Amino acid sequence: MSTKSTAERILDAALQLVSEKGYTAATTKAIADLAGVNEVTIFRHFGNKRGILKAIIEQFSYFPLLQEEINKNVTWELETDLLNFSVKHFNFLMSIKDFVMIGFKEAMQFPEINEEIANIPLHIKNELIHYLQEMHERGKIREIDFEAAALSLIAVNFGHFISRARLGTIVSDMPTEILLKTSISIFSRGLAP
Amino acid sequence: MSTKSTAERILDAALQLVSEKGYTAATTKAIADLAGVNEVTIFRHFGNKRGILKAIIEQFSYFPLLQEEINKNVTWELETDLLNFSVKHFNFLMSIKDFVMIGFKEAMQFPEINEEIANIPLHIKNELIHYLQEMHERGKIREIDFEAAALSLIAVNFGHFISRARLGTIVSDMPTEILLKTSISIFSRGLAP
DNA sequence: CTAGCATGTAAGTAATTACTTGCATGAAAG
DNA sequence: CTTTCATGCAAGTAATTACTTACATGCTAG
Repeated sequence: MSTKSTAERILDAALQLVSEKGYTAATTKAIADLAGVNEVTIFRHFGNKRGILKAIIEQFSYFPLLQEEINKNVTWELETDLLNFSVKHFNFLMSIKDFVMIGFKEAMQFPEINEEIANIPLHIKNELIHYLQEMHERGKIREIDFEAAALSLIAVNFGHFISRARLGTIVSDMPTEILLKTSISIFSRGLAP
Repeated sequence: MSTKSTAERILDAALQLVSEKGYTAATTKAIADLAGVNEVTIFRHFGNKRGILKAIIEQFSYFPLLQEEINKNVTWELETDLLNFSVKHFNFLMSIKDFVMIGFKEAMQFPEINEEIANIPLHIKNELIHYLQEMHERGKIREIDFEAAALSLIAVNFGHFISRARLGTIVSDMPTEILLKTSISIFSRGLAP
């Protein structure tokens, strides 16, 4: 027996199926079967099918951003800090992978998802800009467009994440750690004065 | 009147609708309406609904990769070449944006799409590795893991592409040119000896 | 023990969807 | 002019889907 509540099991099943097949193709019957509950139970809990997705979106909108986590452990040593951020960012994206995938598939039917997902890079961008500015003032990085630099770093991490999450090792079987490490090595050297 | 053939109009409509809503939610009736043809015409041309997607996939599998284009205009001046590549790569992705989006949504139902899409970074990676090796031999870049470096560059471009294609200017309204230029500035400086 | 609450079961309904068939029409080609 | 071919139109079908209603069952709290 699962220790999770009925509602949780339904949400888990829906998250999985919708992220795999998309909202329309994930039928309420299939969700009920995977959750191990009767189909009517879904409607008693969430009213209608959209209600399931709304609950999932709410669940993730309270998801703790990695924001605070990033600011911890700042050493003001460029490569160390950036690698630390990069690994955390990557792992964070992996932890909400299914939700990100739903975001890709259901942006039209559920615009709220897109907003929720867009918030992530937006917040991270601002944190990074702050960090880079401070580092510049400390004379540790050269004069550069901080926003563009922040966006670049986010883009690398996101690119690696998508590649791994969607294509696995087809493009490269290189361990993620080495990939991130090399990326950050290049990136931090590119920022150095 | 459109100058395109009936089959082409159907494929265009299907590409648009499936990339927006996903395969299941894009009904044959909606595709027919958008294409301005009768629903039966779809089945006469493509047999069944899957036939439409198969035709779309075939269409894109003959799509000229940007591979040859990249090798043109090589100046063996690092930043110039990488920026040139980056812009071409980005524009290429934008030109097949709808197809990429379908790839994200229908990987489960149509595994062929994923293979087709994975081929793109795979080919580009090999081209880039070659270029970086040659540049290393010419003493223009430092000793580094060339595969990881190539993957990093591809990841940045892909990240920027996804950000623009999916989120528009929500994350940043910075012009794409400046974004790419700064990214390449950092990246090429990070590779320099 | 009992009252309430969550869930299962059974049955059904209205709408939608992919797909078929038969026939009419109009344009192009021989 | 006539045949052929692509398409439109009308009607229908079997399956699926989201969702409802009514009733039975079992667990838990008072």
